[in-house]
Amino acid sequence: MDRRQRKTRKAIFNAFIVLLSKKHYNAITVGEIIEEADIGRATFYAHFETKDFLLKDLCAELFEHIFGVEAKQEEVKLNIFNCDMHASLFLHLFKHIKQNDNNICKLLASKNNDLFLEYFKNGLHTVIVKYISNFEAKKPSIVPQDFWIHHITTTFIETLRWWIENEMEQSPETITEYFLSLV
Amino acid sequence: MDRRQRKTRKAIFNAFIVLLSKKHYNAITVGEIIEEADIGRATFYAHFETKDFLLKDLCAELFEHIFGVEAKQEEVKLNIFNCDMHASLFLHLFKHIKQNDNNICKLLASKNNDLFLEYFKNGLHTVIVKYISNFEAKKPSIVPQDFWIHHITTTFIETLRWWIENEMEQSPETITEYFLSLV
DNA sequence: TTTGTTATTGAACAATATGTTCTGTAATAT
DNA sequence: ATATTACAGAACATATTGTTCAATAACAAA
Repeated sequence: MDRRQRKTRKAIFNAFIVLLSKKHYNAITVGEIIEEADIGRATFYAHFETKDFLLKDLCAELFEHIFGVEAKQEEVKLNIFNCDMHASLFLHLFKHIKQNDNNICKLLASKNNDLFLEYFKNGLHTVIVKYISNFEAKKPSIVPQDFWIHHITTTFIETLRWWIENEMEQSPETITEYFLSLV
Repeated sequence: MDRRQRKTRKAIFNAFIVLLSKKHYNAITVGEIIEEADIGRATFYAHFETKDFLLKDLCAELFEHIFGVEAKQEEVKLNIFNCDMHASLFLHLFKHIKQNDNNICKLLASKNNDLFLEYFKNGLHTVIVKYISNFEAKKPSIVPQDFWIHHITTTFIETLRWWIENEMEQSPETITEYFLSLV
């Protein structure tokens, strides 16, 4: 990819995240993104069809970073935590999110972010399906499998939300304990 | 309130719900609401400052109907279900929502509805706080009280969402069983 | 360095949406 | 019956969207 394209794309993503941490997704205009990113109007539309596609692409990058990379690191970590593998996965996710190197928190805390939440749930869902066997034992016998997976996924996200609302006072280890005690 | 005002208000609410079941909240314009409700432009703005306030007022009415009335009926129902009071509360909510007399389902299933979700959570939260003592026994000892309440609230909502996504195939009794087995 | 390609700029543009203001008319309450 | 209030509908200024185009700058490869 052309260096200019990379620069522009990055500038737009950064501007978008800055604005998302200030105001609702709905309230953000393309004009504001352009001004914040300091690029031309036509340039924005050369990169993204609409604001929704911008969010979609931003999520794709973030989640590839989180879930893609995590999945690989997980393979390695298995050697260390092989006694309690699924615990280490979630602990790792919580730690990764706490260090906030890619603005997940801002997006999770922002309003009108359910498009983002949808993408986040999809990524998480894939990971959880991979490790569902570790949760079989705890599943109440009467509930269907997909209901149980849905529950684990949303409980993780809502745990995360609660954590962020509480300014992440608790350690990732504590939050992981909380989360695992629920499912 | 003037009869004309009531009529207009109702027409706007109905039009809004019809549109919400067809397309995303973000994609709905005031112009469309006006056309669907068959009222004048100035009339809309005499009633609602913005689209967001319209949603807010709509939610207030719906939840007053659900949680307000439910809370009172609950007092009565206690006589019938007094052996398992909290179970009857949630069963009652699921039943009420299934009969869909006030379009909660359309709103829960619609996209870009997190403003609605926020109001729904608030209403539900209040009800659950009232009955939290019934869940104390099941609370894992390590988690804080407000975390536990947050979890019950969101689990209810996500159970509801899963149910709606599955076209509500299960009976309210079954869903209540599922829900209670989680918390 | 030179050359052909490609991204960016900035302005201009039509189309659409928002929210306000106004006047005449009709419904309402007492 | 009368004074009050809500409504219709048009006109309006303003803001946002998404497109187009010609000029310019940055790029990759020779």
